[in-house]
Amino acid sequence: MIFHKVATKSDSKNGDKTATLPRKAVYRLSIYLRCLQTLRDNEVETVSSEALAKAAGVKSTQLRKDLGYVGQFGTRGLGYNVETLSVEITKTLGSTRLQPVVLIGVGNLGSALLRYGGFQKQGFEIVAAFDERPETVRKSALHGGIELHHSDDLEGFIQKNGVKMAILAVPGPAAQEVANHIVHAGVQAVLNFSPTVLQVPADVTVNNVDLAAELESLSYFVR
Amino acid sequence: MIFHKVATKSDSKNGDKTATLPRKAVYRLSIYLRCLQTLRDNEVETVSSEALAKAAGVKSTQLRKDLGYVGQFGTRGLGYNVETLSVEITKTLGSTRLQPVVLIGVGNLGSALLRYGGFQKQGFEIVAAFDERPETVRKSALHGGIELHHSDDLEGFIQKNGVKMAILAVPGPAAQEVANHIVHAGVQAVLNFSPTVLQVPADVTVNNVDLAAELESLSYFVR
DNA sequence: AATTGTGAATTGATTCACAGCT
DNA sequence: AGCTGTGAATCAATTCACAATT
Repeated sequence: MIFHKVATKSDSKNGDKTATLPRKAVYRLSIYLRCLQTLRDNEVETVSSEALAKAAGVKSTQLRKDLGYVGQFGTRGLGYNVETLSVEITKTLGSTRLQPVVLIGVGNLGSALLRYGGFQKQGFEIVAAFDERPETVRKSALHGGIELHHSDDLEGFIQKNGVKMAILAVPGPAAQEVANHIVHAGVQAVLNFSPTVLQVPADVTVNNVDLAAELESLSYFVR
Repeated sequence: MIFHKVATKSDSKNGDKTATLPRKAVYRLSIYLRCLQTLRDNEVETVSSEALAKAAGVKSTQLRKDLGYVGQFGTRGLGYNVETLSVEITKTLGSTRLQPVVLIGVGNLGSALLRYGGFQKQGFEIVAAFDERPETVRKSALHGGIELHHSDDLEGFIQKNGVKMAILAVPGPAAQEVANHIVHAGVQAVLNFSPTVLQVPADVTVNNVDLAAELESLSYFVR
């Protein structure tokens, strides 16, 4: 009934995007998708909102509400077809095609992300990695033929290849400057691991993963 | 006025903890703390809610509301004393002392976290690392004398040392089992990097960092 | 009988607006 | 005059409750 407009607001920059669909719902949809993947692998054909919600760690009403944003694909009394639902969520989240992503900053964290592999499985391809000093990066960090470039080539590469997403794993102080460059070159979405609040135009989305803050806020809960 | 009770609810397990203080506020407080740190380093003595909020990437009213949970330390017409405010937030977030933390799973991601260093700076100390096959872990991953143990020693270590926090960086399928063990041994807070929804008792807090979901949900915003 | 889909109700978080200090 | 502190208002997200469908 409602469609594709994302509410401004959430934990990071998001200046009124393209759709009405709460950012949190977007995030959860991608979790549902992974759960569905597992079900598919196990050749399960249908699943109820109850069961899928359990797997995803949410309430079934929440799941149904979220799916409501995507459309109506359930069969009452029966549940959802795993295949259909996967396809539909994938459509909504955009693209079955592999999204090209660049990784910037191949230090400890960056190189781990390169080897991590989890991204590729989810439909992303890290097409190139950039570092200020590529010569100091250990070869072993590179994987499956990912090219390592000097940061100077960043803007050119992004433009030439129409890259729209970047993972930022540079040290804090460098982050804003890098962000300026890549945004200028056309990047629209940034996954930021540096503990820096990035200033970006309203049409660029940033998701922050602040590891230190995660840990620190957790510590509040231990007695 | 209100104090130290955290609202149940948020993006991960949190079964009615010890305080009333929105989980999101806790998270932001730890960001404010880092901004204050920087100000301290630059020998700034006072800061207004306006300025600090800007640095932290939030609205000044939000900052003031958050600080309201902690207490009243501002001077009207002037702002906050950087030093005092740091101390008070630190108090609320608990402990100036170093929190001991164990890291479980020394694969790509785990070893990067070990070398990352950002945790230590924020008052955490990774006191030991555990892996199923410690012999396969490259020495270079270890740092500053962190001991590497076999996973079998996990429970014993946690109990003996009274460790309350753990970082979980094991492959998805293993995560739940490890979680059971460490919770049994006394861990109360888990930073979970595996893409698994952990089932834990209500008095254990889990923060999930789901890298693939972060990236995937971002991709929704690129056109 | 089971399970979806969704308005209405509720709960929670954010922002406003302004009184009250310094 | 400037800036904090906060109740009230708003806005967003979640959950309830139940009608509709298979």
